[in-house]
Amino acid sequence: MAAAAKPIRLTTTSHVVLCLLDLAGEATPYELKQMLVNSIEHFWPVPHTTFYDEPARLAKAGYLSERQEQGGRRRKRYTLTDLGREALRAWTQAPGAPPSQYRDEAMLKVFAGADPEAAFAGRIDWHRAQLAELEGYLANLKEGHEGRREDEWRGPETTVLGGIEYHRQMIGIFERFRDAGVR
Amino acid sequence: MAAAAKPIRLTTTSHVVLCLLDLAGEATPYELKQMLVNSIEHFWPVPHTTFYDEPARLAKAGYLSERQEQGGRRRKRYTLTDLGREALRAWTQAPGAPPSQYRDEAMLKVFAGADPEAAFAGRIDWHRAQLAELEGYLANLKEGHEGRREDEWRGPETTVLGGIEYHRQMIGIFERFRDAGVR
DNA sequence: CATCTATAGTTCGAGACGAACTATACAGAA
DNA sequence: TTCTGTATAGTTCGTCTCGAACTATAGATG
Repeated sequence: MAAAAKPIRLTTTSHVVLCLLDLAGEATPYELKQMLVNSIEHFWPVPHTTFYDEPARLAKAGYLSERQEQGGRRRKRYTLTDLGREALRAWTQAPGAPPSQYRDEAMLKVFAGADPEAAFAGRIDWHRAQLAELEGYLANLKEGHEGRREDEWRGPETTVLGGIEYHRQMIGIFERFRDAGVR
Repeated sequence: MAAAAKPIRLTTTSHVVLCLLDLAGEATPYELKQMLVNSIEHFWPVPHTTFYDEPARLAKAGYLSERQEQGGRRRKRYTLTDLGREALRAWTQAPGAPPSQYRDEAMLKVFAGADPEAAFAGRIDWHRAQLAELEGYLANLKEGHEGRREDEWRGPETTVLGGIEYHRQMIGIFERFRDAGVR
């Protein structure tokens, strides 16, 4: 029914919104942001303002339906339309994905001649904190297993396991680097 | 002398340009892009069009001086001004840096329920190719050591070593994942 | 009912990104 | 010479992304 106004390009950000809404059923921008923390944020950072812009954009193009709460904050609640569900399915099932990106300003500083110790200060602690967060989230997920269909938790769990592995390896890299001293 | 017109915010992109020009002495946008390939691109991707926009922006603010070739393509050649050199130095010497970011659309797909084998198809090969490229670049760098001041190659070399380590670990992660089969 | 803090939402402008296109240079074939 | 192909070099433009700064509502505390 939702008349697709003008066609838009679906970006990765779009798919983040679509897949969060698929999990949540219905959600406000604020709730979407909460869902991101401790989960996908580790692999795809999204600033919170995006969750106010992007759903509106998707709704206008017919991928979401939007309804506004009547009292209080009059928040907007979004759900997937059939078009949105279909777009998500198509994206999910298409094999492959663009190569991953690793962005590190500290690397840049070292490239420019900075002292690595200084540039990477705090990194090990940071990765450890991320790791701890993900491990907590994993425990949470496991508790929620009973009474859920596997396809509801398998994806998030694999992702979190991947993240844990990633941070472990990064910690290893920086520890070895530190122990090697200034080369 | 270069009258600093209106002050601009220096972004990471700005610092990429500044540090490349510091290495090159003088360069055209095209040359800057060439320098990026096989080196910083691994830690900070920058689309080539940026090297036409950003130097112009920096020049307008007094960080670079700009002169245009007379014949042929009338390319613009940029060099650091004292202001630019100072900005680079300040950034390089400031300790710390924002946390690194890892972005991976395949992870997102898995989160959304995709088959990991399909989503990560080709990843190991891709990391191996990156690794090979960096190893080649490292060999290049080593050849260039003689007759150069250490501070000209130490930064790039450390960076490349870091990149090599990074890709090795990522290959390890994906190999272990593959060998574990579908969990 | 005043105030504090957490939660929720918005605005805006600058910057990043990439598709698509144009232009120049140069080498070898016709 | 002119033509053609290909590599090199540069540009335009619109959309998307980002984050700082701000406003508003809700519920708790005194």
